[in-house]
Amino acid sequence: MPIRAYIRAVARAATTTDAFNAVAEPRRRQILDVLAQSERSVTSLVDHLGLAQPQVSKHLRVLRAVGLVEVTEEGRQRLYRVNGRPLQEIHTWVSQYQSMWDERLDRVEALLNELDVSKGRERDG
Amino acid sequence: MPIRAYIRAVARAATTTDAFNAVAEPRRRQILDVLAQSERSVTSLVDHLGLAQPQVSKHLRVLRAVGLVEVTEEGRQRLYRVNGRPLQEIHTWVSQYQSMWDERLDRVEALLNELDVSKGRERDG
DNA sequence: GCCATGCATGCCCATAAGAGCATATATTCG
DNA sequence: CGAATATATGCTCTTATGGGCATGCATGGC
Repeated sequence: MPIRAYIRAVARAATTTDAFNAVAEPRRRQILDVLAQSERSVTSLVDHLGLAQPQVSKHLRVLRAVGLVEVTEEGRQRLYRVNGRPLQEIHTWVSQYQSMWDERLDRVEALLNELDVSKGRERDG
Repeated sequence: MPIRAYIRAVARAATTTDAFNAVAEPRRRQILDVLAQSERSVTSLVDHLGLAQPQVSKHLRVLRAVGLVEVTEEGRQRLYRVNGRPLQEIHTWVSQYQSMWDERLDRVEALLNELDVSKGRERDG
């Protein structure tokens, strides 16, 4: 009996796996950008984005799954707002490569060190 | 005749669409992390990562497609190296949300403004 | 109670994924 | 030339995606 039977074939990771996968979809980034300005109801998002309501709800579901948005029930509306924290993982990872395109980084970093503004920074390899 | 016939059904965007999609896959981030330390051949990557060679080649293909790695043919080897530039788009987008988790940002920003370091005075040197 | 409004779900479709495995295409060596 | 090494491709299989569209389920107004 091949163990294969138990192995769940994994295609691409689910969009709900983490922030990386969730924000790979441009519409979801767009939704976050809109919500970043102000809390909004689904309908308000629909009007603002010109997408179909079900699509918006589905995208919001994904964003909720990874913690990028939070909801408040307000009567029959649901007010969505952004929680940027899950993006920190992305930021941390990407920042490691920042020196590859931003030459000013070195100067800024030197400055930060000098002024001791960046307390918990670890530059480990 | 419905125009639908021409519409290409788009499921999830291709991994080769942009950096966002390309790095959503953890193995590809891993590959970039390894290559960030030093240029490497495919076989070297395979040994280092413990992945199957075809998989590695395929991931590299995706990374190449979005410009995140570059290749040099060296005999029968191909030496891959990272090009971080395509990550800038991600960094820019994510950074907009940075204040949502990093309180120190305000201080740093104020500092930069005050010292006028972020002006890029010597950028075109 | 009844209907409208606001959202969430369900279903269908076409597509592309990533892993495993086999194989094709160089290139170097004897 | 033939064998071995280094990579890239091809194929199968299973699965999740995102859009379109219909519908389910609350909540609020009258």
